[in-house]
Parts: sequence; C-alpha cells; structure tokens
Amino acid sequence: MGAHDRISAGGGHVPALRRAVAILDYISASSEAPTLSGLARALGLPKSTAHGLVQAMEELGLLARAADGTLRTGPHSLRWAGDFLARTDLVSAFRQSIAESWRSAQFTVTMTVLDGNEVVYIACSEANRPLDVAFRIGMRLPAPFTATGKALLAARPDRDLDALFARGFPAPLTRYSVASMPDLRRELAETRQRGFSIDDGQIREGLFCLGATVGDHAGQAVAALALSLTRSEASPDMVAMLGRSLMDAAADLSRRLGAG
Amino acid sequence: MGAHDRISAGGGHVPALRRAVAILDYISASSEAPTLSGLARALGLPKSTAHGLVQAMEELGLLARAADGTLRTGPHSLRWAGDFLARTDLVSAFRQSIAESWRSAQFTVTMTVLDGNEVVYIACSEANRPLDVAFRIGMRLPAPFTATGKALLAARPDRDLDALFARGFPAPLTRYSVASMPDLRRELAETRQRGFSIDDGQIREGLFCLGATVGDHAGQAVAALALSLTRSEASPDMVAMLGRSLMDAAADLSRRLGAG
DNA sequence: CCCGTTCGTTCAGTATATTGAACGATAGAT
DNA sequence: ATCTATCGTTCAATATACTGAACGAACGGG
Repeated sequence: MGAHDRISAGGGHVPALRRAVAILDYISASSEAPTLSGLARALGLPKSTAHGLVQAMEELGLLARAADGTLRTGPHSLRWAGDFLARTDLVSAFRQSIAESWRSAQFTVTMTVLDGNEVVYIACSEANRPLDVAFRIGMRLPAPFTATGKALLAARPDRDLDALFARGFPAPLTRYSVASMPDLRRELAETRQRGFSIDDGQIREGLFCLGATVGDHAGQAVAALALSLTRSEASPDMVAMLGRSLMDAAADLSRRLGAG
Repeated sequence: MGAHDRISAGGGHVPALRRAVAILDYISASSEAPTLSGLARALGLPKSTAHGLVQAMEELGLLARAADGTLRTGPHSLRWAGDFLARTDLVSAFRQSIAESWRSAQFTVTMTVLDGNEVVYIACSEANRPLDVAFRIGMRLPAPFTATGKALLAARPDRDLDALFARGFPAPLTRYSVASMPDLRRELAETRQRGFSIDDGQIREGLFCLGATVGDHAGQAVAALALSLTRSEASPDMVAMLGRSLMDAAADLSRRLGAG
C-alpha cells in the first residue's frame, strides 16, 4: 500500500532513520513536550511504529522520557553537534580567513546556522570598538529579524516558509521588526534580487546588519555571514560596497568548503 | 577504533537507527574523516548497507561529504543539541538544585560541555562576591587548562587525546598552564585517581577550580561542573571537602538525567 | 459505579529493507 | 601498458522490521 503522502514525499529508503529524524525535529520544534500517542498522531505514524522507534531512541540517548511520560531530546546529539562545530571547516575557515580581514577593518562579523525558524550563532569576531549588542556563541534569535536569518530563509524554497512559522510568527523585538508573513516574503524577495540581506534595526534599534549565505559543495546553504555596523554608518554607498565585499567573502568561504 | 567496534547484535531492534548512531559516533570520535569503505570496515557493516545509510544520512543533513568523498558530521544535529541545552533538565536542573545551594555558600558554579579540545560554558551561577574572572554562557577556553575540561578529558579513553591535539597544543594562559601532552596525561591520571579535577591558576593566576563530570543514562560524560574559589581559600582540607561535595552534586545531576 | 476515552504495550503476518556478489572507475605499483 | 587493490555503486532474493488490531490500565464525567 503505497501511501506517498507520509512524512517525506521526496523520500527514498531507510524509513526508520527518516522517521527518527522527523521525531527529533518535531520535538525540537514544538513548544510542549509531546506524548507517544500525540507524536504518532502529529507525524501520521502508526502507534506501534512510534513505540518501537521511541524505545530504541531512548536506549540510544537520543530521546529522554520525563517522569510523566512526555518526550524530550536526549543528550546524545551534543556529541555530534560539538564535533560539527569543532571539526567542520566552517568555524575554522571563518576564523582563519574572514575574521582577520574584517576585524582589521573594525567591523564585527558573525556566523550563524538556521535551526527551525531561529538562527544560532556559531562564530563571532567582534570589532575592537564597542558595539551595543554582544553576540555570543550559542545565542539564538528569531530568523526573520536577523540579516543571517533572512539570507538563509531566502535560500530555501518559498513553500518551506509556512511550515516553519505554522506555530505563529515570533514576537517583534523592536518597532521595525518584520511582523507578518507577507512582509517577510517581500523582504526575502528583495534579498534574492539584491544578493545579500539587510537588517535595519529589527533586532536592536540603531544596529544595521548585512547578511549573505555560505554554501557547501552541493550548493545548499549551510550557514550565513553577517556584518554589523551602526545605522549612522550605513550610507547607501557604504551598504552597496560592504554588501559586495560580504558576498565575496561568503563565496570564498563556500569555495573552501567545497574544496574540502 | 571507536568506543564500540561491534554493534551489539543481541541488543534490540531498529538496526538502521542503531547503525546510523554508530556511524555518527564513530565519525565524531575519530580524528580523521573516514571514507565510506573505511567506515564499513571499522564498524563491521556490509558496504552496501553503509552506502544506503550514508546516502540517506547525507540527504537528512546528518552527514556531509567533502569533495574528496570523506565523511563529516552534518549540521542537522545542531538543532537537537540546541534544543537539549535549552529545554532539557541539564541547565534547568543545574539552576534549580545545584546553583542555589552553592550560591548560598558564596561559591561560583559553572557547567561546560566539551567541544573538540575546548570547553563551552552552558550554565553559570556566580557568587555574590566578586571574582576576578567572569564566566559567560557560550565562552570558550582550552580544555587542558580548565577544571571541567580536565574532568571531561579524563572521562575519555586515553587514545583519543592525540587526535584532539593533533593540530598543536593550546598556548598557555599563565605560567602554570599545562604545556605539553605528557604533563596533561599525568594530570588526567591524577584526576581519575582523585575522582575530581583541579585547576590551580592555569587559566588565571590566583583562581582555583575543582571539576567533576555529569553523565547520562549510559554513563557517557556529557557535561562537567566546576567550583571556583580563590587560591588563598584552597587549603588541603577545604579542597578535599569541596571535592567530595562537588562529586556528590555531579552524581545527583547525573541521576536526574538518568531518571528523566 | 459504569462507561467512554486515551494512554502505553504486545504480537503474528506481510510488505519491505538489508545484503552478498558483481560492476565500472580510479590510482599506484610493477 | 598491464596488473592489483581500492574506491563507490547497483540489483535481485531473502531475512527482517513494520504494522494493524487487540489488550490491560488509568483517568474523568455522567
């Protein structure tokens, strides 16, 4: 019985693994810890299948069960994520090439990855001069408000958007924060046309950021670079110049990733 | 040469998932990025099985392939790890139980995870009195100099060490910082015998820290606690007493993780 | 108290994923 | 140039994991 409208339509084989990933993604994305039955219902899985999977994932440390039976993410993935951050060429290449050149130019450069509808900071190179917001590794911000988030969202097919924000749009951080899906779509369209993204005071008033994506060998956007400056510095000429430089830097990083 | 060369056949079901986890663990633990065949050989998997799994894991973002075909961990697990850090009982349990009791005792307590050969601070409870170093979440320090880093390194098999420092030993932060692999191995041996680790001025002169690991249900060390005081307070009796208390606190946290 | 609902769990049959063997390609050595 | 040893990949047959249905338990309202 080929029910094609299950979890991943574009799928292939190894359904057990794909379902385990879907389970972890669902738990990570949902705000409330689900129960076994609720999980099966939400993902369209037979109860018995979910039961077997959850049991195995629990043994493996991928899932943890609270006393009341609700499911949470387990600690096992910390090992892989730590390895990714440490060993992948992303952060080291960032440090070696990009950070140095921009730091000498007195700009703060950050790098993030997309995690659901939030960005996670995985590398930062702060300028010598003080900026009134401190980026820290591991920090999270809503993707629609950040330059890196917009760059990463713009690189994804438009139809993914609704799923990412099915549970509501994030609350605005400033009066300039994009507040609705239509506004976001318009900004993403502008980003695609321009080649880089702009955040003008949407996470902090007076803070102006430019963003561009870094792709892997397959062209998939895996991270994004951002350049932070104060709004008073952001003249049109300056923005255009810095935007081009940022796109060059991102393309350079992409090449390093592709070359291995 | 991972922790478990064989995938326990007598274990349970869902072999695809168990093997995927074994693959990610192997890649995370090994120093060099393996190839598909090498991976299959090391884990005792049929080549075709490994091929199908790796292909699916690549599509899912769990694995990434470099241009030369070698395999690395992918960015997908970042989502789960981030969720774990944000939502799981680790940080909240830390805040609820440990931090309060020690804070009333005027001590600074911190928690870190290992990330390559660095530790990343994931929780901090600073004492009311000023200490001359500020720990911030997301901050990184070289593992060999910190109490938590030594505790986490001591929990790993000794043969993993060379791989972690293949690219060189970190530059010393003070004149007391451990400066070579033999010195580090000696300190780790002392740590294993003592049950907790000690940093005596290796990240900052005059700062004295004790460390102990927190393990998950499988006994794997996933994080470490540290207690910070000034060197003048660190009398032998005081160190012994605080060390025992810290080990108790770490064991209590481990139980909370295991129990869910 | 009894009933309806939801929970987690078990089990045998079948649809399905795993696998051993063989393929073409590449690289280094003879 | 030939040979050998890897590499990654494909495919049909079988051993296996998934699933639909049924179970006991727990909860809450009528």
